[in-house]
Amino acid sequence: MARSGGGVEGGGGVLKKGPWTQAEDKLLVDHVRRHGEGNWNAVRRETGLQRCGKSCRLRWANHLRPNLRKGPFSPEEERQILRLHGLIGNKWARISSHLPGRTDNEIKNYWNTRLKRRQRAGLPLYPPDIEREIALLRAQNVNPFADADGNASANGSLPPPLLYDASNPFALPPTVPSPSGSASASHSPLINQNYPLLNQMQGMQQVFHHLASQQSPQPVFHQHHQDSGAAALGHGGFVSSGLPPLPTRPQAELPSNQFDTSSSGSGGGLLESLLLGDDHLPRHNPSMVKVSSMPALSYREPVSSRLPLPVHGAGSDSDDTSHCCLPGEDMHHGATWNFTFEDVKPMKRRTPSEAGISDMFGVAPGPVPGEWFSTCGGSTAPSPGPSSAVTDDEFSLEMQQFMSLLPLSIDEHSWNA
DNA sequence: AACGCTTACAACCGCAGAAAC
DNA sequence: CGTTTCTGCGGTTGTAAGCGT
Repeated sequence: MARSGGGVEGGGGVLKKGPWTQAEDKLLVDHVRRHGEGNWNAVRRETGLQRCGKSCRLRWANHLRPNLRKGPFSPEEERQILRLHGLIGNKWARISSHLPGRTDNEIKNYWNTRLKRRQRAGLPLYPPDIEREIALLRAQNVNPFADADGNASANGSLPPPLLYDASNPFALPPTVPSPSGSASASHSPLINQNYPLLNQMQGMQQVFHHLASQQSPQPVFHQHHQDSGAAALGHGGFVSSGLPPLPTRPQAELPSNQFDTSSSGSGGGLLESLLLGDDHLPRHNPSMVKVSSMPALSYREPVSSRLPLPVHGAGSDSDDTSHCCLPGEDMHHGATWNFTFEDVKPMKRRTPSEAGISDMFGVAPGPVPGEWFSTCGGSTAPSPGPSSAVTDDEFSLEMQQFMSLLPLSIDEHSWNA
């Protein structure tokens, strides 16, 4: 894994490159313990570590900081990655902000590996149910790319990665019939201009309202959802046209796995939150929530292709596939849908330095019981803290319940039209 | 056992935006 | 207000380990 291990000439001598040693890790960890994160270029000055600031930051963010969750992705994490990638594309930092303890680099590596594997196999990237979730949420007329003023951000100029992939066999059809025969007018100029396909889908919103009122005698979301941003979820938990304003704070650059918890819980906007079942209320001490152990995994497999259960997760996502096709079953083409879980391979290798890092913190690899370096230069002021680690499991579950209400019949018509 | 291919992962690079000067 | 420095992000590369032949 080691690179050449050579060095480059830095200001204070030869900067080392290549893999980090335990001694280097310890220097960096000690430095951060004393001074907190940031000012990475000072690390070399103050510790003598022959690494550039960028390298220090990367090492810290990806390997040394507490609350990192190592190991294979759980099925629910994979689904979240798929959802978010379908929604926002290669925005690894934003995606990782929804996966507590996961780094952007980790997700990026996962995706690239998956991408290569699936492309080689000639398989589509997204499972149909994920595409559906994204498409339907988009159809709620929420613009996740709007900035504080509701204008299209730079991201907004990007085409939705999922819905416009003409090569994607699961891409939406050119027309989506609305039950009333006409799509409702959009309230979002951006969506109108840039996402014509979404415009066509907006008529579905009316159906959702109708069906929700019929099918959901009790609210799908907990009270705190209804009280807040998701209050716009209309009767029965569906988003109505009376959407709450999108997060209005300008998007501050946040480190990987750190996200703005003061507004929507992420910088990604309402749709992103909805997609994940996130709410829009500040949570108690959100910046310091610790990663708990991975929920137990219970995954229903097709009998014909039973695979060993992934050993890494366990979970609250037992209903994860309840509202969609089973893995291995392609609802659209009748072909085998080789979805995420078949892709999951057991972790075979461990980072060589992992044991050393664990020793450094005195903890076992994996979810780190959340001790954080709250002292910064001896003060007791809260440090910037670890990357926010908010488990969205319960919200994801609610999101799944929400999606489960979507009638497949209409859904299927929409896709097969 | 040797070889080649694939996978997983760590780390580097270039670029861009924000902050500091 | 221009320049420099710092920081973060996304893309890419290199390599060890696993696996099949």
